[in-house]
Amino acid sequence: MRGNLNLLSEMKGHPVTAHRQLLLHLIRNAHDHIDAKELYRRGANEEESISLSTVYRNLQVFKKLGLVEERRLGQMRCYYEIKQKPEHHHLVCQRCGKIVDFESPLIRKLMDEVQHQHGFNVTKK
Amino acid sequence: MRGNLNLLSEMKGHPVTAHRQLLLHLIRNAHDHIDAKELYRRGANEEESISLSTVYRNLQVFKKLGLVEERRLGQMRCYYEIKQKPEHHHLVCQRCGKIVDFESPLIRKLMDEVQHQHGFNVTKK
DNA sequence: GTGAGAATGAGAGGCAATCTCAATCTTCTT
DNA sequence: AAGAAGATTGAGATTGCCTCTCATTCTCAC
Ligand SMILES: [Mn+2]
Ligand SMILES: [Mn+2]
Ligand SMILES: [Zn+2]
Ligand SMILES: [Zn+2]
Repeated sequence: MRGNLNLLSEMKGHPVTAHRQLLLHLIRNAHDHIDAKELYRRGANEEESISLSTVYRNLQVFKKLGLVEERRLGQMRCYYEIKQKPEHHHLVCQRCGKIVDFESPLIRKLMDEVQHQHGFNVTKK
Repeated sequence: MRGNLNLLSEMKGHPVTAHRQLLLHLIRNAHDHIDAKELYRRGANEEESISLSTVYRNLQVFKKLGLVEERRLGQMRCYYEIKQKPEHHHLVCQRCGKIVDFESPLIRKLMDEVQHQHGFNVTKK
């Protein structure tokens, strides 16, 4: 169930460890935005426990491999989610922290405007 | 020069201390986005030295009074600038950290769209 | 000038994230 | 299938930004 065969090719040369399988499983089954501490908490409930270092380290690896996207939402921590094909952005409630996915054609127009006016290639936010 | 008479009314009941005059002076003369540590460093060069606690505390006060705006740019720290009349946004270079002010009518259209589609009143970013 | 109440400094504390390094695991080579 | 090279892991130390605590000092209305 969790032993994903595709994972081997997705990891592009990086060793496929039990921890990495567990972490990707947890992120894929989160079905929303999840932070490192919560991943650590959920990982601790599984048969293989996991350290916080490993969570942080592998989130960086997944990010680099293009499997996961890091979202710098709210004030303090980063949230993570499986990388989606159509790019999207986020609304964060200042009161309760609720995160809502957001899409609009205006975003692309805005990014084009930034590119033309300032030469910036927009990658975040 | 630094002893600003308007400041008394701007502070709306909060005591006008030498530290607050110095901090507002430093922010106003920075002419760009400045962080707490840099304010502390520049404050230490003046006749009155200043503690990091006082920098952070007063930035919160200035923010609350509407004199200064807090910008959560980059990864780690907040930057501060004098509150501008026409709202603006920012571009941050991922390589060197350079911050560029940015304005566009598309921003307002986007904020309106968010308001209508999701009921969010956009306040940041 | 006095006094009530607010601001300050120095250091402790909080929290997310990174780093260190010895022990363990993966994978490649025989 | 065993061995070896190289990558990963855990635990705890460390960093960086920021807030909190509280005894002392300052501000301002009277
Ligand atoms: Mn999302
Ligand atoms: Mn600005
Ligand atoms: Zn909410
Ligand atoms: Zn740059």
